[in-house]
Amino acid sequence: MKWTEHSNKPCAIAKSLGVVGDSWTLLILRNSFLGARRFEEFQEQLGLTRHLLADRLKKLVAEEVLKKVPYGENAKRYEYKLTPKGLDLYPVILALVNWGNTWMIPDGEQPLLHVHRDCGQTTRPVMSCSECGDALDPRRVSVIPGKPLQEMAEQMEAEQMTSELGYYPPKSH
Amino acid sequence: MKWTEHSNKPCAIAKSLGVVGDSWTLLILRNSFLGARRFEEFQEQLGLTRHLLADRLKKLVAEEVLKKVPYGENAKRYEYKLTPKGLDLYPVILALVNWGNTWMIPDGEQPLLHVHRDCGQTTRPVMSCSECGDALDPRRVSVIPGKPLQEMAEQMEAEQMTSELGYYPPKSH
DNA sequence: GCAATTAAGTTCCCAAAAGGAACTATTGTG
DNA sequence: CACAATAGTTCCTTTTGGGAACTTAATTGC
Repeated sequence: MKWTEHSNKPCAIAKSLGVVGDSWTLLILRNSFLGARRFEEFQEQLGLTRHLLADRLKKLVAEEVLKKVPYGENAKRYEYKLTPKGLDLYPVILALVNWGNTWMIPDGEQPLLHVHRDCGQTTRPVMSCSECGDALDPRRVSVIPGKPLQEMAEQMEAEQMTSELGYYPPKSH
Repeated sequence: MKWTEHSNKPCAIAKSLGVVGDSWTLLILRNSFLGARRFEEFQEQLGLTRHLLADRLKKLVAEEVLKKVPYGENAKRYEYKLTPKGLDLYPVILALVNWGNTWMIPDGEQPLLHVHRDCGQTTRPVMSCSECGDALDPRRVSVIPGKPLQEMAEQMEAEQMTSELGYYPPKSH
């Protein structure tokens, strides 16, 4: 089975990976968040081949993560800008930065730091609970089936459910 | 240039992607968080080829994201369990789930929901500031060079820095 | 205690995607 | 009007992915 087929299943992660589950795509988005806009700009900064870049940009535009905005006078030239859907990928980028800073780079050697202009502090992005605001520990989070899985479960054997939906009863770590 | 070469640069995202910048790897981790442990279990749940699975598991073990724990009596059989480094990838998974739930799935159709057992509520994971606790809006976060980049900047032209380090002066969106 | 089954990989082979480099087609500039 | 810059395409080779069968060791069933 190809990994792309997973994005047809009712799984939010798999669907996300269908859009951003590729390293070049995430590096393109990183540079978008750092201000890159133009084809040549991405190509020089990332060093990927032009036809891969064209392919990835086309897919990101098709998924409405980036939009092509014309620039110059009567232009056939475009800038690639983040849409609201694209801007909303910021937590994914931050989660990757933070994990890399924590586990892949010796302390104090972090190449980039984040300043939260609302509070003025150097910040580490933390994943927290929308309801109580506390940081989320995986051991304190339960995963439960939502409406569609509950409905499908009524008409389906557990085994069949597992193979077709990719839903598995949770265990502790 | 191959995308893997980016992980040699002083960029936390690039280094993270060197470990988890692959869809199968992230799907393996998703299932780890849902409780999968064994080779056959991953293979059946994900449907990827056995030699790709073996390759990805080996890499994750080498990176200390998973550890092989023997099971059974005098065993040559192992379970793949998340290490602390692996458990700390939970925010990455949550960020992907949340983005997928928000943008790729119609409202109310979310297949899996998260319950925060500390507060008892169904939660949406939010990326927030470690200092003030508010949710992080990309437009309100500045990226500044950390110590190593500052030091290198003193000995380097801006242009050279861009090409060698992948650091670019920030722009607004 | 031996045969069948399960678990965890390997190996082989073909198809698909990535990577390098050169080419094209517009637009803008001196 | 020549020249450079921008945004792609095209062509070709290498690498990786995907399907299926094979291997080896451990467990279970009789």
